Amino acid sequence: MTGGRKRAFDEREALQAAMEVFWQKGYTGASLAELTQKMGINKPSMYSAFGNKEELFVKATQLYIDDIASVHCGYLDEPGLPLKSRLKNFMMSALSMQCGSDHPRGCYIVLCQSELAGGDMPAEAGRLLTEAGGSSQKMLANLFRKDPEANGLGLTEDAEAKALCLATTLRGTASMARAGIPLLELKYVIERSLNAIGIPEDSLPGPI
Amino acid sequence: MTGGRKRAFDEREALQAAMEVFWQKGYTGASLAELTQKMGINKPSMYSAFGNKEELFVKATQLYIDDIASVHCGYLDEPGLPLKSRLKNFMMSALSMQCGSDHPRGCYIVLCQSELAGGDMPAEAGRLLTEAGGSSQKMLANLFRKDPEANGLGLTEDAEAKALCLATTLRGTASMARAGIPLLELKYVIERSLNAIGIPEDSLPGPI
DNA sequence: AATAAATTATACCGATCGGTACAATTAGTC
DNA sequence: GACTAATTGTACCGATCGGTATAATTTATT
Repeated sequence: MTGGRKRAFDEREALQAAMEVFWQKGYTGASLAELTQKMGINKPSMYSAFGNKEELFVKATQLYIDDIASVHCGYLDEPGLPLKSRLKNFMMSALSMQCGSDHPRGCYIVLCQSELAGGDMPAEAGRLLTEAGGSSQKMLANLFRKDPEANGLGLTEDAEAKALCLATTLRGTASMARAGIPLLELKYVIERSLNAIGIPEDSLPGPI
Repeated sequence: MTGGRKRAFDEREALQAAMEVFWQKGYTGASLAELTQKMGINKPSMYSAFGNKEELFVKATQLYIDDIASVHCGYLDEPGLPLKSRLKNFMMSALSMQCGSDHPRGCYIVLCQSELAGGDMPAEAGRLLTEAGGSSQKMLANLFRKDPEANGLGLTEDAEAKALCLATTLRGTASMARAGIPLLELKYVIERSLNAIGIPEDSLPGPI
């Protein structure tokens, strides 16, 4: 183990900065000049640490999935809460992120996956986006099929379709949030979309 | 009136081709090389006929609004049909376009407005997208406030919020359609979203 | 102190970006 | 046919794109 000059930047902080640039501009819209500037490093440092633009994007996307998006899914399995509360917490957690003020509005995955259809996205990045884009519906459908409370709420039949309803609502709110619609107005949309698949309104407390 | 060489291309056809490129790639993602190639003309012809890339985009966007999007709104005022049928026809008309196979999937406005938040969009193009992006909610809210049948369906109260529900659903289906979800699955989402604001299911015929 | 390995900063690469100058071509008017 | 006006094709402009070669700087080991 022979030495060498130490890295003057934190890899995770740099990746987080890159994630926010992609979140705001998308893949092709994010230039290396802006990326490296916001990351606080120069291009050779980026290339030695992350490979190239595509690999940087894949790692930034994975960071978004692991550190941001997966938090919402955690609410779905929170022990001790009725299913309808878990569902509302999940939806409101996602919505709160979409409307957050310390990062770009909307959803990273929704934004970048819409770019994917343009055809100018590298292959591996596209696969990751496609998989991530479908994961929330999959998780919800699995919950509707397996959760002990699901049958009582009528969610077991047409589980896939009802999961698609909620996933579609979240894509809609992501687009609306990006367009500037405030959280309070979108909260109403979330509540109605839960009603639409048979979840009644109630006044249960939620952590959001 | 002195003569000159005649234009060898049809301005409307060229603009329609440009619209489809923007529909697939967005504003910054659409290069002049691809635009002029799909339009069947070369760059000087484009610049003399349309001005520059931004003006071309504005005109293409206006063409989309006038020739594609406004068709759906026409269903809202179709005489002789009950309000709930008009609403369903409106929603299904939009969805059918989002899933159409002779043009890019999704919604031109939703795609390009998501680019707007990135900050690399010219000013006038941004204003047009913002206005167009909010028009469907405005039309629906106005309908819910004014239509004679609206009060009987309970749509007069919270008219703005319920209009936002439907507009958000259409943004969600636009994103899902672009990701490849088939029309049949999204039709279920539309029906549920209508239920969510108090429109009951029925078997009324619709032209879609 | 000398050496080797890693990171840094700068300057550059070919390709493509939006946009244009210029000359050849095609038309109507006289 | 001569003249003028408009469109066409080609070739080019400076700027920026993603990516890299090179050399200076910083560290650990000997």
